[in-house]
Amino acid sequence: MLYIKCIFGGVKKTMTRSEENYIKSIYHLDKVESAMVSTNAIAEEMQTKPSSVTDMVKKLSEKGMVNHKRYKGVSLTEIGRKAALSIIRKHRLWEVFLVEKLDFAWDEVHEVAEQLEHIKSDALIEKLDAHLGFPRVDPHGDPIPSKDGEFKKVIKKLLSEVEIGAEGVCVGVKDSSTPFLKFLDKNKIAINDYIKTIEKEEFDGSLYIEVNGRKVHISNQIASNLYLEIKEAE
Amino acid sequence: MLYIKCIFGGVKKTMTRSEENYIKSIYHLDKVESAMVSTNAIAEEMQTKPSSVTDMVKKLSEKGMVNHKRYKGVSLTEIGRKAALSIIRKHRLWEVFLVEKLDFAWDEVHEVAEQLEHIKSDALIEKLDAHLGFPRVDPHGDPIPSKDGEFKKVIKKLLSEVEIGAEGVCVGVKDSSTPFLKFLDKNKIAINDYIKTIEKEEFDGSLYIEVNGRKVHISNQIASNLYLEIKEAE
DNA sequence: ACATATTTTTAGATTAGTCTAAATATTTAT
DNA sequence: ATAAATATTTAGACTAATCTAAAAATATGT
Repeated sequence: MLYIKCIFGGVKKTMTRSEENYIKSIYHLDKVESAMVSTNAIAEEMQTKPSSVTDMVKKLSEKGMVNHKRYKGVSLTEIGRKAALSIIRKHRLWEVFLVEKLDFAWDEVHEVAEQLEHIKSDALIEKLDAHLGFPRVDPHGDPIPSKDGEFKKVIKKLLSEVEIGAEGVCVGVKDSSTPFLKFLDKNKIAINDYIKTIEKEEFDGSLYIEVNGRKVHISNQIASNLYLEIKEAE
Repeated sequence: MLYIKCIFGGVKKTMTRSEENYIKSIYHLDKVESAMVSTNAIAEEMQTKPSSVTDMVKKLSEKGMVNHKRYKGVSLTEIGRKAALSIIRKHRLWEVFLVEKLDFAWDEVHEVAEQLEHIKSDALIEKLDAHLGFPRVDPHGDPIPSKDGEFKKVIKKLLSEVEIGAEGVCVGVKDSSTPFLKFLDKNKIAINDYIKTIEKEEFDGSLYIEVNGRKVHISNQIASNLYLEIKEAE
């Protein structure tokens, strides 16, 4: 009775690093093709052999993290999904840290974040989240799940397409080429910055905006490569 | 020939987490009693059985990290010592991060730092060091080894005992009781802060100091519980 | 100095995560 | 529908890190 309660209540299972990586892979594959995930696909994603996958899937199934019928593929249980999102949350928060605080380039952070995501400490990740100002998205523009495993539904629009007066958090770039990212860097515009639109120059479509309170003038080309998060009400 | 060069040149051996922990334990034990380190002592420190230690010592010995003669105890080689200091450097830098940036209490950081110290990325640790302003000591006042495995020799004096006009980095506390630490917190005096002595009030020994440019008046009791790093020349 | 106690090592087993090779189930193509 | 191709699982083995129990070396006390 108590046991049942523990499992379905909020008690965390301690997962090994390998288990965590499998769960994460299964989550990502599940997203792409929303059917059952195949053994081979997991093996491919994890860079292991299918037989290793079968073993691990058996283990995860016994732990209640995945559903599995022999020869029929795998899907995450609710517990497994929560676990995956917890790891993804850590990964993405660490990526924000690496880029915003340690000045890594956005395309240099993945490998290190793959290690950092396995650090076990709830206090750490909550304090990190606060330290970073509760960012909505990681440096690639991917949304950061909340503590309890939900994504805030992010509705994003190109800056060039919002009406004047609209404001919101910059949640992504359309063009992720190096020159464009360098431009943003030079002009101190970064993902998760708060942007207000002030005025549009009609004849060339350029925009006067405020980035974290600082006034900036950007061309239409720039504006049409930046995504703004739009609030529900808008 | 090339092989030899590689070993003695700066080529890093990839160490497992367990190997790193053994090397660190041996380093700490070596510090305390500067003779050979015993198998039992390592087992005690690592919370394992002596037979496990024998196995690991054999492995580390083959990798050239420790010297070992059967039944005679263990000592670190130069390579092993460097490896130990590299791990300690990471541990202590992470501790500074946790306390200064994430607001952990100084006595809450050890467990998490034990995990973070094993993250493998040179770029990460150098960028972290810069982000933290190249701290000299960790939140416990222990010195942080440099990148190449040296300690900057820290000569420390109680703030109450330096002559007026002296300045330096606050590198430790004598009293580490909670009330004292709370006091420091409230008065925004922290380890690694830069402190200048301005004037001493003769009749009660209280001190006027500057902490990172901000003027503060502290009693003699406070001054006699804070350590300042004194430059060679002084 | 020698018997006893302690320390260290060896031998053999265990677990997690992986592998290869073989067996079995499912899917696909004719 | 059935043979061939593909996917999945099982069986058995390997490595790293650990353990227990027994053997061997060293240290200690009278």
